[in-house]
Amino acid sequence: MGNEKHDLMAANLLRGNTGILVLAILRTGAAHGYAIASEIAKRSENALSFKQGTLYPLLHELERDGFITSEWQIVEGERPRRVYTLTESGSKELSERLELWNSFNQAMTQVIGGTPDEQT
Amino acid sequence: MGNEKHDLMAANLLRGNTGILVLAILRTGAAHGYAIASEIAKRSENALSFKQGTLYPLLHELERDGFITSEWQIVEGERPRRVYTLTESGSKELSERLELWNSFNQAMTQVIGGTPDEQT
DNA sequence: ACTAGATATGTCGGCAGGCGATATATAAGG
DNA sequence: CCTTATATATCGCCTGCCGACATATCTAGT
Repeated sequence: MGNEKHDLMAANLLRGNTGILVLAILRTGAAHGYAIASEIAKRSENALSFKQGTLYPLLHELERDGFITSEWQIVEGERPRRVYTLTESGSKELSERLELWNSFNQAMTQVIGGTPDEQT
Repeated sequence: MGNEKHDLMAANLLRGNTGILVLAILRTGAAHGYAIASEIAKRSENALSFKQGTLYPLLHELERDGFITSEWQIVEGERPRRVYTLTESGSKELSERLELWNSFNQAMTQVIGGTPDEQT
């Protein structure tokens, strides 16, 4: 189905939630960028997809802010990978963002589903 | 207090969800712009707030797309109000957006709350 | 050996959408 | 009277995701 409007809106929903997703993945353990994006796609059953133009600048920003640290993983006979690890600060940041997400989610539910007299 | 970062992130979360909120309010019945914004604030316990710069252009856009219709309500001794009503098309659109929101919400939960059972 | 596709990292301009600032006007309350 | 809340409206700014592009290696099929 070539529903472009649908795709555009889904992309807009992602806005503001990219950081929390990456941090949440790294809570499981260290991973490199491409693997993070793959894991997000896998866990969400392809509902959420990270583009390169979103992923890498985001990782750089999160590192700049001290929420994650990176290290080049050089293995002979393999491509170099930049492996990211969640910092203490990042773990705390994740908690805050999870809280913020939950309260936003609750607020949304209260508005869009808050009416008892519905009609179909 | 003075958590500006928090506010900024909350504002970003709203992005892409303004339309669904307005349509959801109008499902209850016709209302004018200012009342719609007030109702959203009330239902969400002030967690979500619409700015004028967001509200009115959005209403015009929704009307342009045929999801709502408007009528000037002129009552003697009262200020003129532009009252908006949800159309059939708007009702259908709302259903679609609710579905989209639910699937996005579910996807988010699967990623950020996913239990780490295995590692690649 | 050659080719294609998945893997892997990165940059940059474009663009859409919410917000701040601003303008205008009336009703209500102190 | 004067401030505040109500009520509608416009416009330029800014932020953040995306498309397109660049580069390079590993794997699999022919």
